Amino acid sequence: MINIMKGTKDLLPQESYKWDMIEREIKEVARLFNLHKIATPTFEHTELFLRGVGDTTDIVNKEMYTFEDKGGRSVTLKPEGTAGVVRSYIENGLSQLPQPLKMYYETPVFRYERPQAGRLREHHQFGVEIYGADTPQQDVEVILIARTLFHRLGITAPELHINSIGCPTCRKSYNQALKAYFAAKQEELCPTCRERLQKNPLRILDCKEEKCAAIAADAPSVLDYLCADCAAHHEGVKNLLTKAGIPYSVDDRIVRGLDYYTKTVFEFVVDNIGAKSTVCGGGRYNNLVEQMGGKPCPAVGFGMGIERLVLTMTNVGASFGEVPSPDLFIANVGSADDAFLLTCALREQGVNAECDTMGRGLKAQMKLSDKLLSKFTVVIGETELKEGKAKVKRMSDGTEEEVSLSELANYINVKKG
RNA sequence: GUGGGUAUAGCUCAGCUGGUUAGAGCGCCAGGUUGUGGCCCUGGAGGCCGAGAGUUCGAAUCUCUCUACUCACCCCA
Repeated sequence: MINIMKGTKDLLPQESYKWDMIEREIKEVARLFNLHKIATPTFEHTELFLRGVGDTTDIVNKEMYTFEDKGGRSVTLKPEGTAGVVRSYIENGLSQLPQPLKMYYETPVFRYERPQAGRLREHHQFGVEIYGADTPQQDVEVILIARTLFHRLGITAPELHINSIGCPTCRKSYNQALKAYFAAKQEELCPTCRERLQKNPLRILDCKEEKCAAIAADAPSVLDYLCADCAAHHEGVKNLLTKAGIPYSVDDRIVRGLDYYTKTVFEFVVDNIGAKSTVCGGGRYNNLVEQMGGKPCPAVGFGMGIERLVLTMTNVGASFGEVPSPDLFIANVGSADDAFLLTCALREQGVNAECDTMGRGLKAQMKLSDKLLSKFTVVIGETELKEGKAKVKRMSDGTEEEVSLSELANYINVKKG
């Protein structure tokens, strides 16, 4: 017996309809917001992620699935969705399409880390990428896309936290302020934070160590160091959110773990999953396209974890829609082939029909029909075949109606509701 | 990478202080006469009791080691 790999999960037939439902809603939201699907490969040159995600991030430093292929190339399974899209945008000249270019993706992503509730080594993300627009409107639209999906999925109260981490210009002065602040208390910081102090002091704000968190609580706020442009943008986003009636809170400690963010960053948080509860995270990354070798192009987007979505929906008792079931079950008495052929014929007429293929007796077939949650059941035997009509039973209340076999398809399509 | 927890049937779990052929509920399959589901009853299939070593006349049960899984931290969706 070979077991499943650590941190991976099977999507089982009893559960898959939940994912189908989420995917339907994703497509509907994409339709409402005019998002077009983009799919990039599951693996890319390692270099893409080194440059795209940022080499001070944990994702790149210790969580990538990197290996050498048979041609000696260094390959990495995508640890997030944005880098590949940026690559594709540049490589395929997508800046020639009408801008802003509004895209979404659904993809598996891979990170080598210790699994826990709501965290896997392979998980799936729904993500949105919008290129070309640098307005607060565009930020708010992206936030609205996520929010709309939450609502359609019955997740009514995700908390929206926003922040701005500025652009390289204002980040420079903020980093200096942070370094100065933390350097004074260097002795009290945890070892990792002492490293962060040199490389990326922003990340100290995110540390959960008690001491570091206490020190970080009084650290200077990014918001006080924004340049005029970034400050105006941040105000614009807040005003528009308010006008749109979207509740939010500003949390100046949000520091996303990917280096590419600029200006707006945001998270949708729920408290149902267990330890961590960010179910959607995103923001603006205005320099990424240029940094990856394209012409400068502003961009915003987010990633949303589908497994976490399912967990959250389950925990808040949201509906996943109807469990798929046959509209009509065709049982037989001593005429299994005829029932089978009738089933096939009905399917050709667009009816979701089912029958027994295990040689069960009539009673067992009825039980099966019941367990499959069939809406109707009909029994086919010698008499029915001869007379060309049969009694169709509605399973919910047991009532029967006589229907001619030639009318069966119509009958079911009309009555199934 | 750090710290805790758990490993017995497909699933949820009983098996007390070591004592013959390892249990229940659910699920699965088949029956409860001749052509009708949900309730009920009967039967069946299905377990190297996570692996290895040790203690013992005897280990699912006690000891040690390993492994897997799980939860939390870091980080992230």
